[in-house]
Amino acid sequence: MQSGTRTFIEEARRSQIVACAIEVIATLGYANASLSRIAKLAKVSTGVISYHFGGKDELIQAVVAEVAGIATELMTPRIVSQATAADALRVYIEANLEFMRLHPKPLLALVEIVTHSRASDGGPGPYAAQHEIAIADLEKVLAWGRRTGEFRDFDLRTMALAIRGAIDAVPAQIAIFPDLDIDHLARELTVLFTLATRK
Amino acid sequence: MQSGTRTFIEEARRSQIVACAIEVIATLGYANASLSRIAKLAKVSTGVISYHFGGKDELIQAVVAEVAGIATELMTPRIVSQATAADALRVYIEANLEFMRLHPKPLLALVEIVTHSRASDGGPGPYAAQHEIAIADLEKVLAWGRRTGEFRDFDLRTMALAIRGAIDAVPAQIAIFPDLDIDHLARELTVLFTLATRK
Amino acid sequence: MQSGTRTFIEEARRSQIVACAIEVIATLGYANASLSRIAKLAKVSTGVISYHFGGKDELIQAVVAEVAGIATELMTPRIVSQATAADALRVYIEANLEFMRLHPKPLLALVEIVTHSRASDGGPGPYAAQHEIAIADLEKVLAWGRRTGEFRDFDLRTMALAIRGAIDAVPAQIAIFPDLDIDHLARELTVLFTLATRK
Amino acid sequence: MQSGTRTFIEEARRSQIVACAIEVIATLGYANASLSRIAKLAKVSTGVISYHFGGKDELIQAVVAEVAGIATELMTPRIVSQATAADALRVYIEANLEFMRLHPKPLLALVEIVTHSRASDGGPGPYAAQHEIAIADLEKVLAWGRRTGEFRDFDLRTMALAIRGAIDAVPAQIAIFPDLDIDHLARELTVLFTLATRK
DNA sequence: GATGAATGAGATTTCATTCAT
DNA sequence: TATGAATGAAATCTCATTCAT
Repeated sequence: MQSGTRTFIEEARRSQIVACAIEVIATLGYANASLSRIAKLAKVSTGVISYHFGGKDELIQAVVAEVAGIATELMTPRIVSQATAADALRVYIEANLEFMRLHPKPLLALVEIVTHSRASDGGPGPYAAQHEIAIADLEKVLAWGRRTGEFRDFDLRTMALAIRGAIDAVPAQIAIFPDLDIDHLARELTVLFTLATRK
Repeated sequence: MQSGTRTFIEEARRSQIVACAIEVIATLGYANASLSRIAKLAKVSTGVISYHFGGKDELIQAVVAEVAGIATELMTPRIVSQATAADALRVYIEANLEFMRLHPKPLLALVEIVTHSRASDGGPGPYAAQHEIAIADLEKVLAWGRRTGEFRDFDLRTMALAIRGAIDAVPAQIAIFPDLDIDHLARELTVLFTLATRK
Repeated sequence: MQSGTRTFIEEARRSQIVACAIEVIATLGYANASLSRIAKLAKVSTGVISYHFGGKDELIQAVVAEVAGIATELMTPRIVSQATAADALRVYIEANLEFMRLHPKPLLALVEIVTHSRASDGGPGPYAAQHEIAIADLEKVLAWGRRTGEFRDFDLRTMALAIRGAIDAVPAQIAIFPDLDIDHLARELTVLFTLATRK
Repeated sequence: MQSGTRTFIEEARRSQIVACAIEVIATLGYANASLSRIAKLAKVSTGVISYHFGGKDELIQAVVAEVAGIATELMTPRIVSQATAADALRVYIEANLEFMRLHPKPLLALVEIVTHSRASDGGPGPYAAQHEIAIADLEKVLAWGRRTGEFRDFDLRTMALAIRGAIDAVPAQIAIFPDLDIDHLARELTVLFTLATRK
């Protein structure tokens, strides 16, 4: 169903449910996020979720789209407005971690979903694509720096995996140590990957 | 029960079941790894698993112990025998990725377990400790380099998280792209973190 | 959940399931009363029971509450309206046995639950409290007679245990000998305990 | 298999297992007394129990026979050696409670079995016969007193049920209140039933 | 649109029993 | 005789989904 075809109420319900799904996934983990628990938090019957989303897969997909959308929206402008690729990479890392600091749950939920989801036959799972998109976006920044000669001659994909790997490890740390100093982490990571990428 | 008190047959069965558990977890993912599927692969009834391991938790614990044991055994000597911390770090990364290349499934299973385990109330889960151990081990190598003056003045834990984050991202990539050139990946990562850590 | 917050249909289902649980427990015994059998008699799936009661414990608790409630409601007014404690004791026994004659299964189920419940570590079990309540209620009647001087100087608790022991032995007899003359039994027991308690 | 055809070792094993079964039943309750737990306490494999007893039913039967045998052996002489039926009844109660005080577990186990056992179709269960025997034995004492004119004109079976019901309620009380003053209980019960039976 | 009710599958665990050694 | 290993059934519980109202 296209977004344009939905009524205002329909959209409101969807948003509410997605928000509760984020809360539950971030709090209890992807494996413990059943429709019952999400419905209970939303003070809604489980049937509503199936009604609005067709099924759990679609709800999760909506969560991914929502969070990725917000994240992209918030972060992309800051990144692409930088004058140099090195600045863009630095801001990429800072923006990701700032987002975690400001809205830890959406990003924690997103990482939970993206890293945990697997099809029942073991295949990549329906949300692996999102991860691939994130990697690809990051590769673009790195390719920019390579093109301009700011960055040394590294493998784009490997570097992108390492950067995302480091960033994606953070939410789990936050879950364990809620008082984690994220700004400190951001500074350390920017220095780390600046040194790792510069010529 | 101590290992010494177990029969030869008991040990054989346990090993077989652990091997099947690794296979299933690596292939289908932690969330899809039910006792039924593990038992089916092992061509035994599910009761056998409870008989030999008491329960699922203990089986998973056995998998963790097995793989972590092998990995430590194979990697630690190579790492500690290095003359410099920089070499040790390089070998740490190389050894991890070589292990993935030689035995992709055990390490994929281990990473699945360690990163996915969460208590039903959302708490850290019983295997988070293993991750903490891995981080701590890595911190020791980094601390060594800091002590000898080989490494620059970075935050030990952040650097350890980044390195493990990058390494832990690899199994998922292998699952999606089985033909991944792991040696290439290893070379890139060693260069990356050498530049990131050196003075 | 308060009774008032439940739907009419919800209440009907609960009542039906409780009734089936009583039937099964009374007919097959507490140990043989599985959710499957109760569900089968109710012609619903086992999940329905968990849905309405959360779990087996809660269902059993509901049975206890239901039967104890009915029994108390039917018997207490008759007992307390007596002029003397001796009459009250006589009516206590008569009312209990009449209840057994009119509704043998609920009381048989109650006695099965109350006398058979044990925690898995051998502890008193969650329904032992109900037995204690029954004993305490009986002790009150006995204390009344002691206060008024109608009764001799016996130990309250021992007498209460003996009376309840005698009454609680009846359902099992009914199960074995369905044609048991309960009125005859009631007359004999009232005489017995009248002689045992009077001054 | 007749007792006479069993070897000494065979008998020793059976006794040991029966003793452990008593311990487990008395401690954990009939419902929680699995062969595994009995075997574990006996430091023996579960197969041994099936080997020596054919199955669980036969083991329980052996427990019943053993305890009932001991109890009868210890109590019957004391009872029948009394000069009057009133004394015999008094000694019957005293002997039962003294047995509980000296060897609480065997009798607790016996009562657990006799009162809890039910066939899977809800029928009387294979050990109800033992209860019937106990009732019948008690009826003989009561009949004696009726014959001699010591006792009033009560219904034999009802009185027997009441007495056994009172006695059988004691083990459960001991389980809940281990410090119960059994001698006190015995004195109270003998007075109670003396008054209830005398002319 | 929304709800509560119900289903049926699947998960883990425990149990009595059997069997090869 | 005895053991440890294995089975298969049964039990409880949870889940995603469907459906009548």
